[in-house]
Parts: sequence; structure tokens; C-alpha cells
Amino acid sequence: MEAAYDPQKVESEWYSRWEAAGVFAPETNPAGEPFCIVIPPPNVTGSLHMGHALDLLIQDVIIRRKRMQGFAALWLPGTDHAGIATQIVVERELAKEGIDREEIGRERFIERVWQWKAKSGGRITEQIRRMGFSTDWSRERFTMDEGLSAAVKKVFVDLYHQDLIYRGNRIINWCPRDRTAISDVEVIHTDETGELVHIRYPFTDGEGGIEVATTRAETMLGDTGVAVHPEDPRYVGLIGKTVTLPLVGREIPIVADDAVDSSFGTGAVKVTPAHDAADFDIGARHGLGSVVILDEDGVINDNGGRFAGLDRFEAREAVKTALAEEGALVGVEEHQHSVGHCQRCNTVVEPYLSDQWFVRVGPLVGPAIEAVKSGEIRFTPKRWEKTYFHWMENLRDWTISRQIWWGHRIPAWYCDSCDEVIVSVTEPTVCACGSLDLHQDPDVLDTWFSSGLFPFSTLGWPEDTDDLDRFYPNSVLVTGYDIISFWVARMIKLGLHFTSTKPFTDVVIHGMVRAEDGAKMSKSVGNTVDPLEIVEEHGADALRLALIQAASPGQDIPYSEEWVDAARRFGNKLWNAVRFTLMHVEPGSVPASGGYPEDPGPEEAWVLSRLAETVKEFDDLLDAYRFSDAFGLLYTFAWSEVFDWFLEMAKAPLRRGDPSLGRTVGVVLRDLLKLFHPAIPYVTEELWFELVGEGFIATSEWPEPPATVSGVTANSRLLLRTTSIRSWLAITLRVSPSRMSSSRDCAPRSVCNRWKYLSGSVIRQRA
RNA sequence: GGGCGUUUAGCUCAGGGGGAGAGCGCUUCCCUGACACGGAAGAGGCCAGAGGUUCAAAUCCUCUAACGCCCA
Repeated sequence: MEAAYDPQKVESEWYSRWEAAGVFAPETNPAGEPFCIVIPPPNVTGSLHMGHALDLLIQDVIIRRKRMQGFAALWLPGTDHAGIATQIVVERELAKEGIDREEIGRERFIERVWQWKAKSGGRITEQIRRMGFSTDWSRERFTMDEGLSAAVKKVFVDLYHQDLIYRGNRIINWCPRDRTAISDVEVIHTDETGELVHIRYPFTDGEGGIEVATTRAETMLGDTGVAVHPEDPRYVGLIGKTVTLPLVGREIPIVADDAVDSSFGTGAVKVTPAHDAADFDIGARHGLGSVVILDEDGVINDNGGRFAGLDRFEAREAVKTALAEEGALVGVEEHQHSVGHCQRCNTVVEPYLSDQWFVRVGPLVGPAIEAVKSGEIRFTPKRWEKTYFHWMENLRDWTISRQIWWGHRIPAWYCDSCDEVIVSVTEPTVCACGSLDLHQDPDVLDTWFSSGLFPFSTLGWPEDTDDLDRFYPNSVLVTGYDIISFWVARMIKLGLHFTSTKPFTDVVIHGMVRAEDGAKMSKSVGNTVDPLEIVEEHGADALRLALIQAASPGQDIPYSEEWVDAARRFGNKLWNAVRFTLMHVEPGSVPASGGYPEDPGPEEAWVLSRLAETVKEFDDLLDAYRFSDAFGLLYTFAWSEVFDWFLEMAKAPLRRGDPSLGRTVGVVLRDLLKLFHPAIPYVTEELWFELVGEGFIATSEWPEPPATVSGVTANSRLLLRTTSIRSWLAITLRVSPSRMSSSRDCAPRSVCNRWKYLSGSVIRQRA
């Protein structure tokens, strides 16, 4: 063995050997109890970022340990088709060739997307391999696969016939750049300084007028009313009057509505039902009608009169100017407010009235809340349940249609001769009215609609497959808290509804990996850290150990290269501990399991008792998903007790040739490798190869050292030996024997420091 | 406005009723036969503040402050 550990050399070969040997498939433990994690599917256009690294690392640590514990452990990988993101990528490619997607048409465009996927869609899965993540690639799934698409169709059609999916003309979030509707959770709200524009709307029947305030002045072109609170003394007398809309000339009524907040602005609000969700509701209650003033690109349409053709932000300025000229502009004040942006392209989202498909979430929410309240599904840490409940209780219907081509096309057909809408898994050929002129809805479904089915669709649902039977419900779902609303909530709702059982038992929530200064990592800020670059530099094991030691339940982690460096040095330490061991035991001679001494000497008894205690504590912590604590404990045990004390204590006897002690050193090191393996699979597999020489540590048995000697007994026996050597050498120990034996668990520390001193320094001099 | 989180060693953070911890940094010594990617010895903290519960509070409760996140 080399004196220094080189991660690049060690990490180059093992993954392909694991994969070739099929060690990641549950068939490794055919008789084992099933244990299943389905990956929260990463975006196929994406590349691995620190958030993925942490999320998948936690899953890998869980699954690798379960595999070693004899479970039929399945970690099912896959990606989602990322409708909007992928479409943008391919459109950009086409643009380079001077092609517009409309030119080549839908079918050829989708062919191009598949071509792109075949060529570039594998990047993230390669990166997952490089990190050492032990997913079962033989079961890899993609949301656009045939099977998963069938599941999507069935879910849509069933929900439609259960009246849980409907088509409606509603206010949705519209991204003018992506030219599609998006759902509430895909809108990011940021606080911005804007303007509150005060406008006076004159009464139609004479003098005076009413003053309203708005942050989006251009929307006044679409106003169909003014609303005030019914009990607002300032306005009670005006209810029922009409005003004439400046610039437009439309006569619109003043109505009273409880939804109006009298304390905001002037207490009178302009009502634009086509461009504001609250206004839409007010408009509906008072029959105000709606006027859409924007087209799909966010440009004023013909309803905007002379402002037609202006972009919405240009129109905002133009409208203000025109109002000022007309004398209707009362004033403009600075105003802090929250502005919605498209999650993908950061464009300001426009509330927009349009025909879309929706999931009626109300009836699905109750069981989803109950499953968590009853403890059937458990969140770790528990406090995230509050977030989940709050989210669930305030849900609005889910907008699932997207005005793009790449995705699951909505299985709905419209008759050109009558009003019939046919929703069906198979393509209909004739309408009930006899007409053959049917056309399919051009829209596709939200990517999350298919991701939400991942826990069961990937296992074969709706077919009754063996995998579905064995591995559903899943055991654990691991995800960041930022994504609870995206998939945890939807997976639970859809899982309960369609499979009549919970999709998983444990939901493990982790934090975000942040930049070193604690700021959010973001591409636009340019403070992201590429995990693959870190892997190049320090090795996957180092990044993994650093992240898992920092992964305190549900807390954010500021990324620090120092931690990675410390983790890499631990790898070197482990490497050298094995190198030392191999100077005293034959390479490849350590048994794959067992081999604990029948009649341990004092040092052996002590280290074994500590090992047994550590394994117990370590297991308890991992069972509670306390990864940081678990690996912190193990790290300290390995370095401060095994390396610093036990190996030092063992040196002198080993030099004299103590075969039992040699075997025990090998066995203890072997168990340490096993315990560390879920976090640092590469170096432990390499060292296993040196020490044991056969099989894979990845499929070895999880250590169960015998608690044959109690810690107290072991300590006192060790103490006895120390004490006798002390008297032999007539050396005064600084620590009194009474204190050593009476203290709870720290006897080894004092004793071992002494022992190390005696065996290491003094005896060496005499020998 | 509502909810959640954070405040502990110089820095970054664990811990969570009875010993105040880790990594990095710092001081002194050591290239000793696993490892200088190392070893030994050490310095350094009224655990944000104020009340309370308790035999006992960094830890539980209440309030306050600062910072951050989520939702309206």
C-alpha cells in the first residue's frame, strides 16, 4: 500500500464493478425484508448541484446501510421530463439552426426533443454515478416512458370522471416569456420597491370622483368596476353610483364587497377581473364582466385602445403619462410589495384569465392531512409537519395545463360539431353526436403531475407488478424543505387517492446547502459550488463525509471547503490505520464477519466493549435520521479511541508478536470500514479489498460486535494492567485510579493516555 | 400581519435538564518503525438578554432583541 491515500486512484474503478456485479439491485438479498426509496426525480436537463448531492447522499447512506443489514433494498432512480425547461433548451438549439418550432410542427419538434434527451439527458445520471450513489439502474425510469405515461393518462381520466379535474376559465399565473400557465408553487415572490399610483375616477353623473390606488397602472384599461368595503363610512353613500373610466370612457359601477381592505391605499380598489385573482372573485360576485387587455406575450391587445402593441411595462408608463395629461393622476408614491416571478426564467408573472385544466384539491386534502395527523406518515424533524399542514389547508386548485408541446398531452378531445368534451385513455374516433371531427386538446400536463405519481408509477402501477407488490408503500422519502409543497404534498394526495395507501412511511426533510457566507447558492449571483469540481479535487468520499457530518436535521448547511479537506484527511487516516494493520496481519486474512476473540485481553476487551457501545449508539442515531450526530460519533470513536489509543496500545504487544491482538485489530478495523461505508463507499471498499480480499463491503453484513464484556469490566481490567505497569516502572500517574474507575465513561480516556505513554514511549525506549 | 428557524470557543457550526463539544485557526514541542494529509501538550466560552419552573437550566416555559426563511 502507498503511504498516502489518493482518492482519484481509489475512486476510479469501484462504481463500474459494483454496477457490473449488480450489488445495487434488491435481488442481492432475495430473502430480505423489502426496503424502498424512490428518488425524487431530478430534472433531465439539469446537472448535479449541491442540493442534489446532499439529498441523494442522505438516501445513499440510508439505503447502503439497509442493504448491509440484509434488507432487499431498492433505491429506484429516474428523472423527470422537465417540460418547460427542456422545451426551452431544444428551442434554443433549433434557433441556432434558424428554425422556429412552429415551422417544423409538433411531431417533428418532439422527435427533436427525444434526440436531445438521448444525447444529453444522461449527464445527471452520470454525475449521480460519480458521486457513488447506489441506485438500481436496471430499474431506471423517466416520466415520459410508456409505462409512466400510461399511469398519467389513467390518473387524469379517473380524476376527470370523479369530478376532481375540470376545465375552467380562471385567473392563473401566466409567464409571458415561456408563454404558458404555471401553478402557484412555481411562482417565487420577492419583495420589491414599486409605485403606488393614485388615480381619480370621475363620477359619471357629475362633479367629483373616487380615488383608487394600484401598483399596476396599465391594468386600469381592463377595469370593470370599483369596490369599497360595505361598512367604510367614507364610501357608503357612493355604492351603486357609476364612474367613467379615464382613457377608456367605460362606465363602471361602484360595488360593496367584504374582501376590500379599507386600510390599504384609499380604501377603494379598482376591479380588473381578467388580471387579478381577488378582482376576479369580486367581479364574479357582482357580475361585472371581464376585459382581457394583454395577449400571451404580455403586450396590450386591442382592448387597450391606443395603448395596443405596447409591452405591459411600457404601457404602465404610457398610461401614467396619459392619466396625468387627462388630469386623472392624483399622485405616485413609493411602495414595497411582493412581486411574483416565474421560477424558471424569473420573468414577472402576470395574473391572467384563461381556459385551463385544474385539479380540484379540496377533496384530496382531508385524507392527506389525516395520514400525517394520525402518525401513519411521519415527518423528520417533526416541526415540518406544521409547514405541511399550513400548506395543505391553504391550497387553491392546481393549474395543471401547460401551453407547450413537450410533456404528457392532455387526453381530452373536443367535438367540432357540438360542445362535447371527451376525456379518455384511448383516442376516440366519433362523438356522441355522430361527428367525426374531433381534435385533441393541444396542451400538456404540468411535469409535477407525473412526478407526483413517482412513488408508485415507477414500480409498475397501474399494472399489478411484483415490484409494486413488494416495494410499495416506499419506506422513506428524502427531500429538502423547499420542495414539501411540490412533491411531498402531491405524492401523498395522489398516492392515497389512487393506491388507497400512503406512498411512504417516513418523510425526511433536510436543509439547503448554502454558500460559505451563508447566502443562498444561485446561478445568477454566481456563488454556486459545483459538486463535481469538488469531487475532482478532493474525491467523492471527502465531499460525502463533509456533507453528512454537517447534515443536522432540517438545518441549512453553509458549504465549507475546509470541512471537505478535513474529511479527505480522515480518509488518509483510515487508509494508514489499515496500512498499519497489514503490517501485522496477512492481507486478505481478515474474516468478512465475526472473528471476535473468545478470550480477549484487556486492550481487546476494552476496544470491543467500546465498539459494541458505539455501534449501538450509531445505529440508534441513524434510525432517528440524525446523520450528523451519527457520523460525528463514529468519527470521534475512530480517530480518538481506535487510532489514538487502541492502535497505540497495541503497538508494543504486536511488536512482540501477539497473534490474537493482531486478529482483533483487523476485525475492529474491518468493522469501522463497514460502519463508515454508507458515507464513504469508495475508500472503504478499497480498504476492504486489502483487508478481507473477497466479496464487496457494499454487500457485507452490518457489524454486530458481541457485548461480551461490559464496558465497566473492560475498563477495570485495563486499569489493572495499567496500574501494574505503573508500579513496575514506578511511574507516577497524574490520574488517580479511583477517579478512573468511578467516572461514568471517561476511564478509557485517562487510562489510555497513560497506557499509550507507557507502551508507546517508555517501552519503546527499553526495547 | 401569521408561522418557523437561528443566536454556544477567533471563524463555521453540533449538542439539548446534572461533566461545555467538533472542524478549522492559535501557542509550545516532536519528521518516533501506519499516517507531518501526522503525533503530544495547551490556551480560548457568565451557551443573545430578562424573568420563571426545578434539588439542578446552555438545555424546559414566558417575554425581549437581532438576523434569516416561509406564507399572506
